Amino acid sequence: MNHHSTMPTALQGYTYEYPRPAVTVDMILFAFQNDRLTVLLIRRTHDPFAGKWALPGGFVGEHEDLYDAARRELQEETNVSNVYLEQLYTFGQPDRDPRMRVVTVAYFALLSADELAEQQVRSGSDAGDARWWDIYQLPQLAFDHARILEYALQRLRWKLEWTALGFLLLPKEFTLSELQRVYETVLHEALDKRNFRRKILASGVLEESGNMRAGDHRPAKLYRFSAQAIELEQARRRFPKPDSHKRSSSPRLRT
Amino acid sequence: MNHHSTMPTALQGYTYEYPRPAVTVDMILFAFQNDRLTVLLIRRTHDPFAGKWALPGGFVGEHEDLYDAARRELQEETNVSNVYLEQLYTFGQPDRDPRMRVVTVAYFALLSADELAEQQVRSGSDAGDARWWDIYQLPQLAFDHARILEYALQRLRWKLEWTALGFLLLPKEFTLSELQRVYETVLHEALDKRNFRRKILASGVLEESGNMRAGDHRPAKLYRFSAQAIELEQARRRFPKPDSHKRSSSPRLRT
DNA sequence: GTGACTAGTGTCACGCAGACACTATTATAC
DNA sequence: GTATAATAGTGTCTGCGTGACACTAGTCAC
Repeated sequence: MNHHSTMPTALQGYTYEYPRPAVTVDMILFAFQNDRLTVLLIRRTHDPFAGKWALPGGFVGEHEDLYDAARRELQEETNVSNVYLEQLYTFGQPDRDPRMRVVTVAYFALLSADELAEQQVRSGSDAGDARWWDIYQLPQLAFDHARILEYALQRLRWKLEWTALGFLLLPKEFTLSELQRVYETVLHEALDKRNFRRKILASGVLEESGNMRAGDHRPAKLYRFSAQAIELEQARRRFPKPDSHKRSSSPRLRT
Repeated sequence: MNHHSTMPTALQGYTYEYPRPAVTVDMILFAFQNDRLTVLLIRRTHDPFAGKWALPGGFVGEHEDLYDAARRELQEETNVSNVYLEQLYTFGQPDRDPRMRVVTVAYFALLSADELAEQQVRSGSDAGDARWWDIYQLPQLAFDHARILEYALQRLRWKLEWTALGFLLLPKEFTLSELQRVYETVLHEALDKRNFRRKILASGVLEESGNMRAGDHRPAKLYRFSAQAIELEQARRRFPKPDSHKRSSSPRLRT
């Protein structure tokens, strides 16, 4: 049957003859703190899975866009706003919630260190404890949230390798070493310092801020990322158009 | 509010207190025929958008997995089974259907030339006309289906460049020229013949079938793709692990 | 056998990427 | 103030993938 075109005439009015699963959004909110990649989880206070931890999320409003619902839930449940947010995947196995049919649209969010500092992340009025968890030391999760998280981590890694997204986890200005630590933590492996710097600088998404990070030891140059860098999915083409290798107009390291 | 953890106690039973959008699946079914990339569309017989063309799709069953729903709808509405099918994106703007709130999970499908020949694609019992349309000469589409299709085409292009997916549109055995034509049609641009062959053969997903395509002119070698090639998203890493350049174990062209 | 048509082939030059180790600058402890 | 610890910062060489580019080979139809 095609809901768009060819329902039996009796049903043209579209009432409740068709089963209607509940539709929710769930958020995977990543942040980077203390050299750790962390996710925000909320402790369940009721069955099923009482005591287990779960992704923040909730019902989509009757006239609410999915994206708006994700933003609203993030605000309500964790007091977080102003994040990068993108749709991840939709999970709809019939038995993922033992009580009823729930289809959930998962969203994937990155909280910058600045926002993390400003916004007191707290659990919303009707949510239980909210806590940041190291992505590599997670507690037991409710529902199919472990699977959702795994998928989100995959996506984050992919984004990091192919887009400028890594910057979104850091403060506005940051050193190259800090940036490298984000990459190493997310990808979960060590990177060569010289090659990392060469590659990142050559990509042209960074600019020096002029400031220096004073610290315990030798001060480091601070960088920010050039505005248009966000989500510039550097359209890597396997079969490039005749002249698209002009994109190497980015600055190289000085020689 | 968090449906997973913290509903007001009165609602723990989860009945119908929360708005429940209708949930549907919509399919973008691609095929390659007569050197054209085509999509299957269904003509709407009722308002809204009566007379316009729309993607095949329908309601998700009460206890039905989303993926299963997509397969079932494809079968019922277009008599097509046995296709490559992957989730594309979920579209949920509140006004995308003027009658009611409908959240649709879009799936993206590739029909091989073999299947296309065997299965008489026809419109299902309660669907209107079904027709293949050239992706570059589409009619007016109902709802937000134009946007969905655009997104699907983007995904198809990406898949073609980075995975072995192109083969899924061709018959089991095919010539390199035929494969190149698929790539050119989907990417919508001309490719260099020698470079194309080099790259495809070097990727190691093809093997000669031993047969030849007899034709009007010089016969061409037939290839098939090696089984594990499907959806081998050749994990291209931007920051490869220390020894992952061993992956060049694929055959090079003979010299 | 000639023409039309498609299949099939090789080289060169350049840029990107990976492997690799030492110097520079600052703060602190004594 | 000198030594030490800690982090910042830098260059080269080699190999490989990739893009640009044009001609020969085999078959059929007339």
